[in-house]
Amino acid sequence: MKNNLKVERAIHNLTQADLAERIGVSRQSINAMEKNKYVPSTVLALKIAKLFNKSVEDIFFLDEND
Amino acid sequence: MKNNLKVERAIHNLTQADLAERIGVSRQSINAMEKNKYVPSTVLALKIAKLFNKSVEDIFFLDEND
DNA sequence: TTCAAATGTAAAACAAACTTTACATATAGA
DNA sequence: TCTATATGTAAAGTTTGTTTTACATTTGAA
Repeated sequence: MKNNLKVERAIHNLTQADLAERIGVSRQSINAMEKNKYVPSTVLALKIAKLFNKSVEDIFFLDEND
Repeated sequence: MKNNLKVERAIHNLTQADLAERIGVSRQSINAMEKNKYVPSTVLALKIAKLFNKSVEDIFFLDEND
């Protein structure tokens, strides 16, 4: 799975730490998500999408590995 | 988090085992999701939404615990 | 009522998410 | 250049997702 997190953060002018705080996870979790180190839970995806006023599908994408 | 899985399965006339096979997880995982025993990964949510031609938000909902 | 299919559930094991701490590197502004 | 802020990364530990096996219960159709 891939994602748009870095772009969305840029649009909203948020640091990784800002985003982490807003959705209630550690900064390292955000960093790892952006670097595709792991797949977040659906709760996190929903919270992030909500924060950015987009759908989950606008931010997270299935790829050939999925 | 809550979900609509049971309804969507009914609409598409799929058993838990059918759905499990379609998205590549065990039947117990589907059952546990429906019973809100755990939160699936974003990959699973995306796959399920895609299968049902809906958005993740149409099927999975944040609740007061999130 | 009987039988098969579907669902619920549970325990053990393993994999993956996520946290905490800690440090290194990059970047930009004073 | 110096410093503060942001990002990358790593190891160890905890929690949670997910599988496998196995069995009990429900449901519906013959």
